[in-house]
Amino acid sequence: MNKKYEAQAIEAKWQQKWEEEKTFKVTEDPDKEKYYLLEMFPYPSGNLHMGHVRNYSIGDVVARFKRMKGYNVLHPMGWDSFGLPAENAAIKNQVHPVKWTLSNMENMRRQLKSLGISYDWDREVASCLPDYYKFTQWHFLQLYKHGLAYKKKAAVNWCPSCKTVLANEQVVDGACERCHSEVEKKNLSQWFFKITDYAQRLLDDLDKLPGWPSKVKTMQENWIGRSTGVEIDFKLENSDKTISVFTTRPDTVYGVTFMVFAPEHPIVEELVKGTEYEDDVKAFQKKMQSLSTVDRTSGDLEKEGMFIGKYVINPLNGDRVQLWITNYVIMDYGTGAVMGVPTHDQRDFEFAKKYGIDMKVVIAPEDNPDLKVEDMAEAFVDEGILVDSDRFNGINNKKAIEAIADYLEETKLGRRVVNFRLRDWLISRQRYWGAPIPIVYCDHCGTVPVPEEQLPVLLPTDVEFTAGGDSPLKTSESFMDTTCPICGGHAVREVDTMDTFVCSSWYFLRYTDPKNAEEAFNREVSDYWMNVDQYIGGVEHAILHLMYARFFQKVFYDLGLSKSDEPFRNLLTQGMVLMGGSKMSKSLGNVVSPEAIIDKYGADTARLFILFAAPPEKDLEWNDAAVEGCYRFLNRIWRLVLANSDIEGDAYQVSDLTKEDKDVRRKIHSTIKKVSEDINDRFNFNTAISAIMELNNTLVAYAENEKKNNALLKEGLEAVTVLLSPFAPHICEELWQLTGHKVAIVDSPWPEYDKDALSVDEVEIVLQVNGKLKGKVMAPAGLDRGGLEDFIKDEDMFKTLTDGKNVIKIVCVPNKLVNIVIKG
RNA sequence: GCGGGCGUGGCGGAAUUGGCAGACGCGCCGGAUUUAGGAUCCGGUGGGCAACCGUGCAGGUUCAAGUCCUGUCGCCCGCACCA
Repeated sequence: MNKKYEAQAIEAKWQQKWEEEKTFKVTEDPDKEKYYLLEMFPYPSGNLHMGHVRNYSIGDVVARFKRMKGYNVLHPMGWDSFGLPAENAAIKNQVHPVKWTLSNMENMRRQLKSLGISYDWDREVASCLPDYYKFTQWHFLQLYKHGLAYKKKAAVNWCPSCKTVLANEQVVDGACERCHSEVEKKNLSQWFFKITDYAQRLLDDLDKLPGWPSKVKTMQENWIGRSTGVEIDFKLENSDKTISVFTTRPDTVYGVTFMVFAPEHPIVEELVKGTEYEDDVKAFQKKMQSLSTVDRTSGDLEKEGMFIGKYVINPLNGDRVQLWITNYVIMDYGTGAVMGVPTHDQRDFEFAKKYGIDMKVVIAPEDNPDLKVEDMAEAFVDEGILVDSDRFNGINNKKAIEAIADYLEETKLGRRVVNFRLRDWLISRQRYWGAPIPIVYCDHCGTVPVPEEQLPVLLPTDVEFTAGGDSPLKTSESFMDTTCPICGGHAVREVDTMDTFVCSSWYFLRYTDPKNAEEAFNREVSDYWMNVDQYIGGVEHAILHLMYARFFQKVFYDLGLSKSDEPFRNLLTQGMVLMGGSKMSKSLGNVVSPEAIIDKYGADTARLFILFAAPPEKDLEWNDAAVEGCYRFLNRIWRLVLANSDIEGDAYQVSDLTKEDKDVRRKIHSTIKKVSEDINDRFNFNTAISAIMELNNTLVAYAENEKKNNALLKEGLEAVTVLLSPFAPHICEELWQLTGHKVAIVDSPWPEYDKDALSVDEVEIVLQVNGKLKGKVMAPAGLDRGGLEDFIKDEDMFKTLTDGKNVIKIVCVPNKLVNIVIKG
């Protein structure tokens, strides 16, 4: 057969067939082992980029492979379709966000289909549609009901450009992670989810996730930031009040010479009220407030502070301790107050030096028991022995941490506590394009949750998109004015919408039961599919999305909605697609459009390149010439298979095969083994593809062989086509059909390798002298150590190499190598 | 500062358990075919004339090290005045 490889025509043909026949539609089937494969759903920005192509190509190889392996594969796709860009587009172009979003979805759906990814499109979800966000709101109500959603006034992160508050996780280096504007602090009343209640479990259960990259687990660990220490109560001088501080170093407590508060600590105002310090303190607070978050939290910031005129008493030694305020203490960690031990903490050291505060050594190095303050150029923070610490003198400081903690608990002067860096999740957004928070404020009854049967709280359409700082929902009278579900009196609606990360924290469960109008997801159905067996996406979601989704899943588990307390069993974080060493971006002008590549070479080439150029978790450099190379490879396969499409021969007897035939047969079966293992165990698609290329090279040569065995060649051609099909599904399906197969490749079983075909009669033995390669010798396969040594001693090459030499030792590794150790 | 990762030809990368370094592909060189170009096919391609030398650098363990250990340099990522 002589036919040109026309990628676009072939791809359109098979994509249409898959769509019409709903090839990838799945339903729960208790008789089949399920496999839930999920790629992170995209934000419908308008166009697919190469990062998407990479993400979904990786997923599709696994999905198609598992399907051929006989699994009941759930492979869904949808849209994370609430969010700011839609609203910005609305302001800029006077298009309603829903219109903008839906048309983007349509375009990207078309682009995804042109890649030939094996999705069950009947399960498509879009988080911006009422049938979805109805349940996002329902989840909010469950959290509210169980005390996990609450409203409080707090200093929150405000992005002046996006005109909304941000969660801590969305602030990167003091700037908005979206638009990179400097984030301001604002005192606002906002809704939070109590993720801190789950801090310990979110931390502990990372151990349940051996299939996650340790990098991601470490990042989450750091973000949760558990630290153990003690809270110590210091009595305020001439008062009944006590002030508690958190410390991880109770062993230094005898060295406390001052105490510092965060400037915004509420007690400060109380302490200085009516004193000579009041005005200065207020000025200092104002100055700190005007600092941006970036400057405020930067480690290089000059330490500043002031004495506020009061003292506390050290509960252990009765020392009188000055009270200060400073810029280096953070209000929302620990108690917002810190004990100052300049000799054994570098920050306190710098602060005390600057302001001339007393210092007192309480830990000395073992080799210098008389350490003097005057000799110190920096704080002594290494291990040492306690001095000047009363009953604890002479104890190693590591042991003293426990001893002093015990003593504090016995005397009720303090207690062991655990602190987390993790803060509650701020979910209010002063924006339109999100799920409305289902809460009303009644003139009489106060904060009232919307009854479940009244969901969804629909987004109104009569809204003005003049971004002002308040939610645009406030401009809709029809939305705002409502009645109280309890008393029927006048009430107004909550005008903030939810952070879009709320929507994406449960979408993987919705896929299991996407059409359910009564429930977010049916327990029985979702239990069949959960957990997600393999989740694939960018590492940029390591903290935000992956932490929030874990939190939600744990809540669902606790509320009896799901059997699982972790959502994603295995996680693969793919690398970025780079061009010229940096991430493809419009501003850098280094974007390669997937559509252009598909138009030029076809989807199979695009997929093949992106999978071949680098292992999935590494960054990938785009290379036009290498794309061309992949296209050439597909053409070579095409020509090879079609050139031999009419060969005769159905079966062969292994005993009839020549040595050369057997080598080809071994190559076929070792390739089946390698490709299967590379896909299934290691996600090493690049080496799987290179193995297929090798097999192709072998078969090209074998096809030219006059004495070839036709049935064997046919076996090889079928193997190469099937093995390549998860990577380049369209061309393989076409070749399969052109070579007379009635059942499509997608419905064919994945091949099993024949163990016997891998066996060899003879092996090449590497001959080394003192570890250096000297030559190679053929030997019978399967010789043990002794047998190999006997065999090699009869070889001429051995005799030449050892002639007249002092042979100390011969190391034999069966089937591999012989190393002759020679001295002198 | 703390935590994690990575350094291999001109390039992307391979070497799965300590056992032939550089698979596969790109690029490059030469040849065939072609009026020419493209496409295709064949051969070559780490360095060195060679002995040999080669996986960031310096040591170590081992019969044998890209792989293990110690130190060091460089790059990337995460967290960071978190008490």
